[in-house]
Amino acid sequence: MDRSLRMTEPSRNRVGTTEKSFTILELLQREDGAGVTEVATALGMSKSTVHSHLTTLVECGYVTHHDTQYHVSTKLLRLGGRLRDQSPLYQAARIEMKSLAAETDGVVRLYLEEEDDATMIAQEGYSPGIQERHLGERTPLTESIAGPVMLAERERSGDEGTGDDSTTVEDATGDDDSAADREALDIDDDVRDRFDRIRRRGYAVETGPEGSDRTFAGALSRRDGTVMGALTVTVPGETGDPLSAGDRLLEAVERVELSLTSWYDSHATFSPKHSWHVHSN
Amino acid sequence: MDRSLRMTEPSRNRVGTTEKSFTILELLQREDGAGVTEVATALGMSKSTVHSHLTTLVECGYVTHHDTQYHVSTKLLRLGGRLRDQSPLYQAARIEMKSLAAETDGVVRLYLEEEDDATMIAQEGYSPGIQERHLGERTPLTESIAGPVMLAERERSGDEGTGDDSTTVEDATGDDDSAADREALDIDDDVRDRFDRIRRRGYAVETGPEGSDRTFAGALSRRDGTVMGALTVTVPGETGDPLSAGDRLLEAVERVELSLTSWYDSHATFSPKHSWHVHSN
DNA sequence: CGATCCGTTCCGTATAGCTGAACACCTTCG
DNA sequence: CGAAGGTGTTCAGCTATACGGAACGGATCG
Repeated sequence: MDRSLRMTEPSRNRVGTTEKSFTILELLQREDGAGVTEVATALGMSKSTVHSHLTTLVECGYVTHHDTQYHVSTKLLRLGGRLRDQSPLYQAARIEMKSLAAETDGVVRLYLEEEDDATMIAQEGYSPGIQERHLGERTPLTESIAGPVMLAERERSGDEGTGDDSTTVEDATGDDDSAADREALDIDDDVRDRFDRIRRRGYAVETGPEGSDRTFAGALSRRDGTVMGALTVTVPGETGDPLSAGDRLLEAVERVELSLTSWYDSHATFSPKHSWHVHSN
Repeated sequence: MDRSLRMTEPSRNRVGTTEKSFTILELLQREDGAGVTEVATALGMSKSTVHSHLTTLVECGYVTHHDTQYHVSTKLLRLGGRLRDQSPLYQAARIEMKSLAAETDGVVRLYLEEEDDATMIAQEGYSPGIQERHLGERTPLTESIAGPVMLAERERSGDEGTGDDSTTVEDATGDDDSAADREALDIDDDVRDRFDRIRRRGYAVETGPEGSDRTFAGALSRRDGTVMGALTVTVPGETGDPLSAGDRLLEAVERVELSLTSWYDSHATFSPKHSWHVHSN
């Protein structure tokens, strides 16, 4: 309509070469390995260019070069793993994740909140029937139970939250509580009711298709109210009574939050450099 | 000494820009976040250059930009996670990892063999006292029990293995079986004896410092003898009798290998494109 | 033995990344 | 209050450098 759209972002950003390398890397990831010409034709680049980028990536250790195929190496996993292991949220949660998974015999997952998205950064336990979730998978806060729990918890301590989430409730219309196509006004009330329920109970429940499994989710927040992430436990079908799983989750959440705040109290003396994702203001 | 050394590798490789970007990324990873000038002074680059690279990395989603600090994002974890989840070794092992961890109440780890290194790609269970291992951590095959197990298994099916490992036994002198400072000749015999023991028993045992914990390791290989990785279970101090953990590991190894070969039988019909790390010859 | 694939190398060229200086902004300190 | 020093950001020019096309080895297939 108006001329506010500039196609392909004229990109006064710089460094298109790096962007190109990452595009190649992501293609290798998607295609699960590829050859030079395959990449060149797929991305519309010349073979020599692709070759240069690939050899560079190999020398940097991010790509392996067996025979005629290039694959992404495990270096990405290592970097991402170190990032995860350093995060205080993971440090505080892993013991509880283990015991929670053992006692409920379910799948426990840890989500990290970043910029209106929830990222799964750790998983403990495994059951073939449970819905698959990939490590590092990033979903909007309005989807898949772990997000709404964080949104509901955000509202509790005022609306300032991160600062730009004055429309948190309205944004959450995308939840799939089998009520995807109601009228907008009803949805707002419905979502608000749901959030109230979550806040009152401390956790949220989501039943899988045909009651195959149940997922309990609780938000992990610091003492000052800032939401850091969420803890989730999914129990298959008719294992034990589901209520105890919810109570057990609450215990775990409290213990993780306790460990988290104590971590911050000990490490925040002279906050080292960036106080770990705490958007200070 | 001789002129075979060319300083800094004149690099007829190409694409130094990409190399620069990755250097910045790795610095951000190590320093756990940094600012523009911090990176510039650390790497000896101008501020504007660093700024360009950082904005590009942010736009690509690999770096987040809060306040004045740049951090690596979870995108690396996502890419690495997908790489892991796609690997048949992980697919075949995760069920057994879960049950093995539950039954032994120990920490189960899965290692992937790649180019004379062992990379830890998955972990199930957690215990605070157990030796830390980071996701994606890459150690030489001569270290830390998981490697030697694979080396011993390699020898079984002839020496051709990957092709360039004619010195596998001699390279394994770095094992820490509390005999780090013996004479070279003895070590060779010692290592050979150790390999024989491993092959006879099917798994290897490593006792932690002061008997704090025990680690059992077994190699995972295909039916044709090619070693794919290793499975490891670490049990704390005096939990149960250690022998049953070893036996339980053997069961798990067999089941994983079974699942692995069946996977290859079903997917290798018209080998899709690269037959997944099987160095075909 | 051509015919086709593949990956790799080479080189000229113009593009695009690098630099240093100037800018805006914020604390802090004199 | 206004220098002083610390950020991150922008701009314009120069030159290094990434790009592309063509030519080169090496397989594999008919």
